[in-house]
Amino acid sequence: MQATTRAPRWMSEPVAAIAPRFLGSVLRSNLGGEIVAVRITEVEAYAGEGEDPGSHAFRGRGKRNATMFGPPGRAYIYFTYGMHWCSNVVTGPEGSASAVLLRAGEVIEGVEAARERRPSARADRDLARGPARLSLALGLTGEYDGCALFDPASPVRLALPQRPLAVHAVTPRTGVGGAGAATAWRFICDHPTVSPYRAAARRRPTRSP
DNA sequence: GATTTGATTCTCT
DNA sequence: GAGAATCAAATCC
Repeated sequence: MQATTRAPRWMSEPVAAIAPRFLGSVLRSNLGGEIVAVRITEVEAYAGEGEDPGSHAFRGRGKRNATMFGPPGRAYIYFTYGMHWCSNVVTGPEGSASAVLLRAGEVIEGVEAARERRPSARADRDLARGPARLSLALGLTGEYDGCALFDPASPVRLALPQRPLAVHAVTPRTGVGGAGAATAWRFICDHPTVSPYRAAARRRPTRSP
């Protein structure tokens, strides 16, 4: 049997339609022999250039989001807030620049290693509860941006579930404001690792004189 | 060239 | 519940 090195065909369908199919998938990193695996329980869909004001790709290709414009099945990992990394799976046909943000999951393998990377996590369910936490628990940084998730030789791999986990709720996306807030593209499972919802934070509500 | 903001998290109150 | 931490890229003039 040939190993699957390419993304399945359905990953080229519209991102909002396929995002729920990532629920229950397992993202596994093998960094220097340390293996951590996370079962995904929360995702968000981000569409491409000109379509989705909440997406990094909305204003076109840039240095940071170049991976989004590549072929599906790659990891798009970006740096934000000066200290955090967030992990996505590129979907859609090459050039469409849509992606699914992996927001939270349950560590099912390598709990010890994940705890070492996330010393501030009080409970195991907090290890990968939130996009930056998930990336940190897996040890993912910009170094792994562009990794082919379906390549057996890749240090970061994604295993798709035979049957996705049931979608418990669909909500607007966390931290996305403006027109992008109108689209309910956040898909969550009924699971304690799902991150708490926060509406788009309004920065500087008071600009004092 | 300077300024602003961000698909966040942690800690303290 | 609020504020700080901290840096790259995008935006504005």
